[in-house]
Amino acid sequence: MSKLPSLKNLSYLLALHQEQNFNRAAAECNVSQSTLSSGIQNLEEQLDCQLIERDHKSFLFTALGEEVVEKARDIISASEELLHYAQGQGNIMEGPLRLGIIPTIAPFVIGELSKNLQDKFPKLLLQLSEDTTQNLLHRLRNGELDILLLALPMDIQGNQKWILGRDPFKLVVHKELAETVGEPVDYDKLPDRSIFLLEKEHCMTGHAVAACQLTDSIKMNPFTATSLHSLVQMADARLGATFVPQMAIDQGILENTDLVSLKPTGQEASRDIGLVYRPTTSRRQTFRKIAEEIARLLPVNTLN
Amino acid sequence: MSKLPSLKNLSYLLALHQEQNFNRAAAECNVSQSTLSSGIQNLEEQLDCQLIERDHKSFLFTALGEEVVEKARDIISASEELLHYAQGQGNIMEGPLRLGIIPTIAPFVIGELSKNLQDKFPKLLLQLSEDTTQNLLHRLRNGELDILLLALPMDIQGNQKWILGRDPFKLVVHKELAETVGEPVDYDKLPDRSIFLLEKEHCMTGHAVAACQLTDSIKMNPFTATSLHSLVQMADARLGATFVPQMAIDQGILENTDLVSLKPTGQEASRDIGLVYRPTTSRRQTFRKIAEEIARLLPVNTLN
DNA sequence: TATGATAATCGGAAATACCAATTAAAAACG
DNA sequence: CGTTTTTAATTGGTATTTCCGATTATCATA
Repeated sequence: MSKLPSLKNLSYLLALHQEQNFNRAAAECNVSQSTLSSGIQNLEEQLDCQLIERDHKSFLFTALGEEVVEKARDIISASEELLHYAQGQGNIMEGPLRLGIIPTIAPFVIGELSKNLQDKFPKLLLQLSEDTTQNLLHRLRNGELDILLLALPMDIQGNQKWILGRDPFKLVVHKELAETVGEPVDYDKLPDRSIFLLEKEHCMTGHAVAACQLTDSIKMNPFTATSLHSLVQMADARLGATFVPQMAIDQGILENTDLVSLKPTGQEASRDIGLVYRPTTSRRQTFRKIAEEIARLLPVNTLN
Repeated sequence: MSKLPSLKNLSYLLALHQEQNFNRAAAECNVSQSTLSSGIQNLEEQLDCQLIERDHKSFLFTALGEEVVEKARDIISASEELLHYAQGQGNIMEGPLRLGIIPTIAPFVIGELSKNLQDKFPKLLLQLSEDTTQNLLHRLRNGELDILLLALPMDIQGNQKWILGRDPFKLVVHKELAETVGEPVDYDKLPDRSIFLLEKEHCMTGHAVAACQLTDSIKMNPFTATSLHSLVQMADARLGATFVPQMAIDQGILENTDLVSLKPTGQEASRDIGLVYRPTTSRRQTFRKIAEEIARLLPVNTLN
């Protein structure tokens, strides 16, 4: 049996993949460039394959190299987890937990969530990161994040998920418009171009349109906002209507406005809220406890 | 950040856990006893925790030590998989695959299966192992096996599974008894103690009794056989009736006998056949292809 | 053509991994 | 009760590995 690759060399490979430059990667690993260089060569020898194509100045990861990087990432993070686990004397709710959340969920759960986690698991070090679904998924693959709180359905690319609950959508309009629109909402009663939505990077746009049966209609305004709070402000200024998730309303996003929320068309006009993690993780138990904490904060808890 | 534990030391720990003796573990690892001893101490220092309790002669793994062993196993096998994967130039259907199968499935699929796998994936090195469900699950945890082909439902202890298909049960009786029993079978028409089953280590016993609605009745004979082939011989000698899975009949287990197979009582009198693997595996893709191959051989294929 | 950036190579120094031998302690044996 | 055996830890010395700084080779570009 040939010798196993060393974790050190695997971590050199990861750094090189991230930095795409031997000098920077070496600095990242706190070793000299020559050390990293020979570490990579060493690795290629042990694995008996070419990981990077060198063209006498720069280099490129081979297809196989890319795949080895993927697997190496899992191994390195499993080792880091083992280290933390042991150093924390086996307490699974200890040490850093890097949680990514999309912007249409984050502001409505992180306050309560971090308070609750702080109380129950004081040694847990929650590190939050707010970003779009696509970026979060990328960072999950990278090993930069441990778990993601996303809105579903969504292509989660080979990762695994738990559905924690449901979050109904509401149509929010100025109170003076409420009567003309009716409930459940009749979109025909709204003026053309009077529905404002978020930029299409935000998955909520698609989810709301689909769940509320608002097939790409003339009712939508081509202007797109970058945050729910902007949308609410626009609606309050009588520029039009918009969709807002229940969890935002529960958090008081409509307070101090003249807006009312109406039940939109559609049987189950809602998005699912799910927790997404790498299939290769060894921290399912930890994540499960986090899942339970988050589920309790959702408008409709459907976990298990 | 403290330094990651070395794979070498982790493998020392695994060997020690397996052998429960420093000398034998050292021999296993091809190093001296002193090397292994200091390797373990080194590891404890790095992880900053006690992995084994020493009582001046023997030792005992601490609870934390046992858990570290579990995690270390995942890391070591992921590393071995990376090594094989790279050395095989990224061919996921290459190298050793250790498959465990229960005795009431094995003889009826391994012939066809190994032929098909040999044809499609000539570089795959299939290593079969026949054992009871409980032993197989234990060996899966150990890292001694990669995947298991089991009959379900069954407690698979934190592992993951795919249901590949269904395997109906048939009641097998001597042809001279067939008419009196009728179809679907009326157990009351059978003499007391005339149904023979396997030893209770075999999960098929429980599955057949449950699926065929034969609640622990006086019809069962207290003698238990150790193989399906014995049961068939007993039935053929007119000692009584027995349950046989469809896959065994398809393979001709009733040829050259005077037995006939009858549909037993029970809507869906069948067992599920499933493939079970560790949740932390990094070889899902490989296993999936194996799953597809096996599913094609089953009486009823329900994979996806 | 010079300059700068890059990755590979080389030689020596530092760290480490390893072994054989020994020690220490307890268990097994006569 | 003393001797032998078994077991893990310790020690000291050697071999190996790892790492760095300096140098080289190659290319882009100024």
